[in-house]
Amino acid sequence: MADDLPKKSEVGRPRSGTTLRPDLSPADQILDAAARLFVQRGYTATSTRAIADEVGIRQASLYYHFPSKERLLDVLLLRTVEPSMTMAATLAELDAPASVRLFALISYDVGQLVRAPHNVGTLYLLPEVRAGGFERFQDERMSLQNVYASLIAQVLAADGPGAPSAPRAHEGKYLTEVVFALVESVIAIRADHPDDEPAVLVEVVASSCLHVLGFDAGAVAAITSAGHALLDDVA
Amino acid sequence: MADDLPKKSEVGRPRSGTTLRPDLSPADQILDAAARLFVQRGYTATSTRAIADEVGIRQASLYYHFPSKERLLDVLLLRTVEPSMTMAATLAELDAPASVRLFALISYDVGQLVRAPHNVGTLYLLPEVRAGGFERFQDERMSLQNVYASLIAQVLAADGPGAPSAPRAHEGKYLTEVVFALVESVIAIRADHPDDEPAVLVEVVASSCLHVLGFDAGAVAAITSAGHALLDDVA
DNA sequence: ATTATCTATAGATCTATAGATAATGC
DNA sequence: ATTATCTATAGATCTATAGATAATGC
Repeated sequence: MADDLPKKSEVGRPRSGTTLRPDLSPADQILDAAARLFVQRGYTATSTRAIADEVGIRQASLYYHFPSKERLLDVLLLRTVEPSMTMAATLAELDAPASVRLFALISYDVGQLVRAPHNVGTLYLLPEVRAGGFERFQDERMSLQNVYASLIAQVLAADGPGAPSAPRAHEGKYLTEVVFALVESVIAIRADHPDDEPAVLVEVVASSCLHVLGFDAGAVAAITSAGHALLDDVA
Repeated sequence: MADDLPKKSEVGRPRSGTTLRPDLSPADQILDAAARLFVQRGYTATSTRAIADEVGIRQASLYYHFPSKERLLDVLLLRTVEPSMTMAATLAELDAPASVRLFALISYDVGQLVRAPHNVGTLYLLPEVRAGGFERFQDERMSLQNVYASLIAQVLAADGPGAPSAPRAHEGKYLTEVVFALVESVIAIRADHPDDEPAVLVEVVASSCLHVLGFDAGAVAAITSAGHALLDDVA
């Protein structure tokens, strides 16, 4: 019977409720429900009881898998930022032009954010996250921002066809902030427009970033196609 | 004694704590404290007791001024979006080119967001706000988004010197979303970089929006200076 | 008399811990 | 024996209401 669903080994006392996602481990079922609720209602407004109800277990049973509600959010944050960090590290090593590596990183990050289940990028914006704790996540996100800053500095320093003109260069720090914010703004866009085409959104946001940096239409086209090639190489 | 501070009329039973902002009415003192705490910790994570402590009154005394905690947030949201709506209505009537009116509206909105006390724009991003209730605010914000959509449609339809090229026009809906998101992204930028110069941030974001729409450096310069003139006129 | 506060508290949460129990696996 | 759940509950909240009280103003 190779067609059978993966046999759910029934170790432990049976659950009181129905298991909606038997394909996931109990810990992942909890993370999945927590992600959905944290995004929808917020962190503090989501009770451990609400999470447990979604999973089909009793409130106290969560604590067999996680030591605290805070740790749940911590794991979700780290899982979300980690792939972008890996890609940033990879692209930082390559010898393609900075503009092309930047475009590739932006496309990858926006793609991650726009395709992530439950729009978990929203978690970045929770006041409880910005307020304190979650140092590991904050450090990772800061590192990512630094990669952006470095790539953008290289882009603004280089001059090539259709490259940024001098007058805007002294605003480099602000341009970096705007580009990074533009990347993360897809979180808000997706929240407002859940039916947007991911691929189109990625393309529009990534090319918008290049326009913001001062590239003209021709340069954007060239960087875009080189960037896609680079991403295909890496993958 | 014309130099005296405005005499604080001491009607009602005296407070148990110290009044930090005697210049404000009790209701405004409460709104100010609530704004600061809602932004810093989030809505659900802020207790009515914490707000009362900041104001210097007892928790129950809040309810003499506001019927519920929810109503506090509702008032803050409406106060924050209202000035932008007024400006949008004003600019929609004028006969300046759409690109100039759009630039003026963006500059005004970004200026509001970046100079608002306690970065109250952050309240737009609270999950509790997006989740439900606060219909009046949601409607206002949607109307504002529609003004942006209309202006941007006009910009993309018009052709002039340095105007957007045809190939990007079919992405109009997405460009509108990106521009609107870029405007509101100053909320996140300000949260990450509290010491940024407001004037520079406004200028960088507003011109970035024009670049996103496809204007070249020359066109951006022209629109920017006309936009500033228009704003001076209106004010 | 009116106003703006106070004290006290009901009733509904919410997180986390302690200890019991119902499965499987050896 | 081990695992993953369950039941029960302690202790700490939190929002909102009821009714008392200490000022000013007429």
